[in-house]
Amino acid sequence: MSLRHAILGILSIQPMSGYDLKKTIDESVGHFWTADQSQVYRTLTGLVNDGLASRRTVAQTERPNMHLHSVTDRGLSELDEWLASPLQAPPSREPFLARLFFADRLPVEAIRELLDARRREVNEQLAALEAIAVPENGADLGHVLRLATLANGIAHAKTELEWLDATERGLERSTP
Amino acid sequence: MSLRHAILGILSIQPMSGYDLKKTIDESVGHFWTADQSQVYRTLTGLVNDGLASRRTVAQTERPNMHLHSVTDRGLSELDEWLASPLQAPPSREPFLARLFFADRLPVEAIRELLDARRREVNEQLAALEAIAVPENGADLGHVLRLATLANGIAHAKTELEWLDATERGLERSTP
DNA sequence: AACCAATATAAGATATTACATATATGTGTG
DNA sequence: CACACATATATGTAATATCTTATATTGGTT
Repeated sequence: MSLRHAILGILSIQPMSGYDLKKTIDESVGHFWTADQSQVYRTLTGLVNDGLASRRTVAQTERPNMHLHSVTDRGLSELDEWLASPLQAPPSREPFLARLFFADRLPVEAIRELLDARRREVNEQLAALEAIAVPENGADLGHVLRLATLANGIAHAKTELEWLDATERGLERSTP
Repeated sequence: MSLRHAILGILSIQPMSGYDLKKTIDESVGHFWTADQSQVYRTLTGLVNDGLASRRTVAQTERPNMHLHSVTDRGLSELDEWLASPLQAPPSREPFLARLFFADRLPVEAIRELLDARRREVNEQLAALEAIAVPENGADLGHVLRLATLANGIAHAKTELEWLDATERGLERSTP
């Protein structure tokens, strides 16, 4: 149910087309939400149908025309209600840990490779997070909060790397 | 696609009924995978239909009869293939960060409450993880790996709490 | 006997997500 | 002009997940 809200949030900052929305999701909020292109367009259509967003066609000369989406008053209310509603823990689903849990079926070499693959994955994620340029500056509240979500991802990535170090050391000790 | 594999993994350690499987998922692997009861039964049926698991009815006197599920040879092959297949990063979806990202629309008090609610949530998760008794002991490889998945959850919970400390301090500084 | 709780399984309906494919416009390049 | 590529939107389909309800057995409690 939260993709609707994430989209309302983005459109409340900046009205845009579905195409740009997909790009914005990938680039700016990708560390805590992702969405398929088709899902973005379908969700936009749903928001418009429910009166939470409006669209108007904007003629463009150097590109195909687009639908510019904005949040309606009802959409803003919906957004604020969601922001203030009680948190509920999301179901955790971590395929890597699932594998590690059963990985004693694998030869030790393959276990080391699994840990190494995870390390590469996390290093990539960390690099991506640190590469996200935060355009605005200053002590604006929104800016502080958005930086905090980035810092969250970075902190967890670093923790994962430290945990990998410890886990690899533990594996060495228990496999002579 | 991974619930099938997680179930194959659990059944490869210990054949059991759908009912016990659901309990085991909640209690032992809940920190990296969750599943609805109906999903567990449906997935079991699917595994049996695909020849990856088998079921036999076991008559019980002090309880309703049950279907005891075991992994077939084909199921074990499937499990091992999955364990050794390349990792692919799961889409990250974190409703809490999504809210924080847009939370500057809320009054500051509500933002503090959001952070506090998250702290309560994480404290609960941490307590649950630390309460998981790991029955087996010794330097058995499987034991080491399962402890490592627990340690992973604990490390990330602690990181989240530290990040909350820092974020709350930052919020104080930027809201006079 | 009536009732509740735990054990045990399953199906119906809906929501969400993912994967693939289709279509069209405009720019730039060989 | 053919072709590739970025921009722009949309649908079909399948896989997954969630929410709800139904059913039956057994043991214990009032």
